[in-house]
Amino acid sequence: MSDAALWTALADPHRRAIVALLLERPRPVGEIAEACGLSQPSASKHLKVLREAGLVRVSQDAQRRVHALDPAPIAALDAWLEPYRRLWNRSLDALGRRLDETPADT
Amino acid sequence: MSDAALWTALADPHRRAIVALLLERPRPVGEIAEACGLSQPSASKHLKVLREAGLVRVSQDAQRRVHALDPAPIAALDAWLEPYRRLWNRSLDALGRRLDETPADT
DNA sequence: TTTGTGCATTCCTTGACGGGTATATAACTG
DNA sequence: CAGTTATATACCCGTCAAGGAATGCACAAA
Repeated sequence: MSDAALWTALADPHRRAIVALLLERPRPVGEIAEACGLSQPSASKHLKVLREAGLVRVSQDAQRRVHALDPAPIAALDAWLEPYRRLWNRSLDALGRRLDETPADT
Repeated sequence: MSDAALWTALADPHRRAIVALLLERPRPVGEIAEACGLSQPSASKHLKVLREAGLVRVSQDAQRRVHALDPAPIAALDAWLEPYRRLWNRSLDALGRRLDETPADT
């Protein structure tokens, strides 16, 4: 669940697809594999990475392992993003001021 | 500046360090290399990745290439994060309700 | 024009990652 | 128990990314 694991987990497009899929609702491995066009082993491995990053939680239902999104690590990303968001907002403000102060000549 | 390039760029710890460094102020390559404990070529290559992801802009100052953070792509990350943040907030709300409705027995 | 500085690029090697196949494990079914 | 379903793991292989050393290139100073 280290910060690095989180970034690594989300760096892969397939894993982001899985995460997006789980945003809808929890799903068993097979369903995830099919929906993402992955082989079952591949899906299992990606889910393992997501699990180790804390992004996903498993609950067992008979033979199925239902994976659900755990939103907690998202907060970490959000926190990381915070200082940059500040910068971004400052940029927008500056742009806004420039637009305000410029006579409308077009 | 594709979404994938952005994730790939930020997936590397060294590159996140560079980005954090540039949050302070723009810097020439050599300074970045030293601050991050990177060789000059390595720093150049990482900066190239960041540039191609749109995270960094260069301005030339004599022989120096001063790199500055461009916060625009951050907005893309923020947008990506949005639906998960919703989920996260719902979780907090649910927790809050549970705490409210539970008699304080501790 | 020669010399020096700052940076980019190339080549090479190595290690990590992802995909596929085959196999192991666990749980249900009869 | 044997057989089937759902998933995990092991192994192999191809690819790709990162680091280091050496080199190329642009600009500046003398």
